[in-house]
Amino acid sequence: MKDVAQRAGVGVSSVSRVLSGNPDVSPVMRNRVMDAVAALGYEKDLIAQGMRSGATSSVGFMAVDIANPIIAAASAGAIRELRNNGYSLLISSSDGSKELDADYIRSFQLRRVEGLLLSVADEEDARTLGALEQFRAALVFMDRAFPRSIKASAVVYDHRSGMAAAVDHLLELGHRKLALINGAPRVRPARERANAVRQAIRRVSDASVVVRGGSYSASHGYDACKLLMSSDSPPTAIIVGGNQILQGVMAALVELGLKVPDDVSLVTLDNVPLAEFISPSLACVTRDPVTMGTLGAELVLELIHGGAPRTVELPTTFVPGESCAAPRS
Amino acid sequence: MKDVAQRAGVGVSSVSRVLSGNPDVSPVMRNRVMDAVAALGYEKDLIAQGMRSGATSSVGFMAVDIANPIIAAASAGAIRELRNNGYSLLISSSDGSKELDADYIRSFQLRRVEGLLLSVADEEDARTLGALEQFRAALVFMDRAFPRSIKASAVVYDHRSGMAAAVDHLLELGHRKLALINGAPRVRPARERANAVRQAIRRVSDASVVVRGGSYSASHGYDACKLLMSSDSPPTAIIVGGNQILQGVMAALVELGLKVPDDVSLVTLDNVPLAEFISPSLACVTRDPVTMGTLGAELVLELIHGGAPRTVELPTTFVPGESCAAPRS
DNA sequence: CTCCTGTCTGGAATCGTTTCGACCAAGACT
DNA sequence: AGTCTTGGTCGAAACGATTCCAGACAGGAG
Repeated sequence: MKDVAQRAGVGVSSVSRVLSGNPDVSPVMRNRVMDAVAALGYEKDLIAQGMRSGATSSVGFMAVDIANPIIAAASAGAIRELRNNGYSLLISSSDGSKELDADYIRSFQLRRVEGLLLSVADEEDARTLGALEQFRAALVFMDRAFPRSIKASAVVYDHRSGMAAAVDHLLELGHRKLALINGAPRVRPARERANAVRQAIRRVSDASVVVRGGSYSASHGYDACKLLMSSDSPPTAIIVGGNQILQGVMAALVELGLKVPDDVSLVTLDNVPLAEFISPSLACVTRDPVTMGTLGAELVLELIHGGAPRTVELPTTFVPGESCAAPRS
Repeated sequence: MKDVAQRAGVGVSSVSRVLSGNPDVSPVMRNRVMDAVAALGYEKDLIAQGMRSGATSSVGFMAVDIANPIIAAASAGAIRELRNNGYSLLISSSDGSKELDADYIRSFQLRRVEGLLLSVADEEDARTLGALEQFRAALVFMDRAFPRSIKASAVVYDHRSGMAAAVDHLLELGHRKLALINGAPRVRPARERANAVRQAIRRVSDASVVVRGGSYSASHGYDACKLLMSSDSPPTAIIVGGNQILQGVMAALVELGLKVPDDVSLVTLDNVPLAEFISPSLACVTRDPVTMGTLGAELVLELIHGGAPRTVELPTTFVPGESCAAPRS
């Protein structure tokens, strides 16, 4: 910048004014500076800019597992939206560790991000909450609940309606004993799904559901499924609360020699690619993950520009499939 | 930092020395500084640090589509490895646009990343190459070829061996007319696969293969498959060069009423989750994407610490499946 | 002709670190 | 006793931008 000023024969402050679009600058000055900039191929140093003005033009993104298709799609949406607004994305993945969650929140702070898109591993972890209380930048939660003391926007899914539709469908087919193999109960989506299923089942007096919480992992799905299906009165339909869990459930069913939907009906979550070629086709509750990312990015930009925090809800929908049939009488 | 110095009654430079582990510091000084740091809850400002020392402790990551499972897995691997070394990851996605590729490379430069993990959309694009020539930081390509004038490390897959094994398998089953529905030819993996298939087919004199290049998209898969299968002498086996392409191919086969493997054998790329439950099970050429990320991160750290550029090759392996059978006589 | 107003402009301070050179006291050597 | 080293410390200059403040200059009014 000093070089530009020298070449143009003007002061550095004038160069800065021209480049930041300050109106107090004469046309002749603007031209001389622009010529020098072009001649030297000068470009602003964003680090120095962030140093002085505090605006780093960057936001953070953290979720449990960036390789999860839902999260990956959301991050892609966020990247696109932020890029269109001149922001960069610092990304990280907690691998399900709440310690890393807390560490990363602090680390984002040290990097002076202007905002943070967040999907923590454990909503109730004290260290995480402490780090969030101290966090001084725009905060947007992705499908997570958080105490009112934390001022933040959020984009959440309406898991209840999708789940309710799934349960209704199963009830109408004649199922009376359902099971939900659920993810980690210390995050919003798992809680919402469990509540929705418990509530929907009350519509029919002799229907019941057993909820098996655990983790978003194949091994949890495998164990829970084996346990459920080998009990005295096994469920006739299983709702699977995650695509990782589904892997384990499918493996367990194969091992047990149980056929879908003849022996047990299945509803899963989040359409997987090529699912339409799996036979029987899997009924599932779907949502649009990309929108979660773009919307999250919009909300964080809104906060950065001084807007008030708000929460936006996205729909989930139940898609029927061949994996659901009437139970064997 | 000034506050810490004041509270400890020492100079700011001493605080800096203590905090950066400089050995020229007495134990008593160290203790006083540490106490003050603890009392004030002080933490280093990484922006200012980067400003002064030029070391931003950040590296960039750019690929064509961050939501692609292969890329997402690689990024997860890179994040983990870099985190363990105190680095953060700036991520972006070119959405297949070479213009964005070039822009982003420059933008990473402005942010003063210390390194860049890169998988460009078009290896031959002039603007991209220009941006790379000017790029002044550690550069690691992910499964891309690049001119020798660019000093960079790379992690690449040995697509040839996996593809050769797949072709051998099909030849042994008796197939003589193969097709490869390939991705964009202006990137390394597509070129390598095409070459490997062409070379492997020569083993049997009366065997032939037709290669259909295009893009990594479902629509390309759909179009190419329809065209191939409705020709005078359609192939008896198709090798599919990407998971997006596979979607289109499958859809086309269903529409044409063709059964796998009865009417046509199929080999695909990169096992998809739940693939084991697709019937018939899909034969495929697989690779380990997470290792590409971790290895890429290791290579970039190596370069940052002054190491010499080098290229590492990762294996691909052919996994047989029910989707391959002898051709109908 | 002087004074004032308003528009541009350049210098200098600032952001929070690191690092260089200077300094000083104390012990080791001639 | 005087000088040299050594270990420890400090102040100040840098990194590259932004912004406040004061000065310059032109033009209009009295």
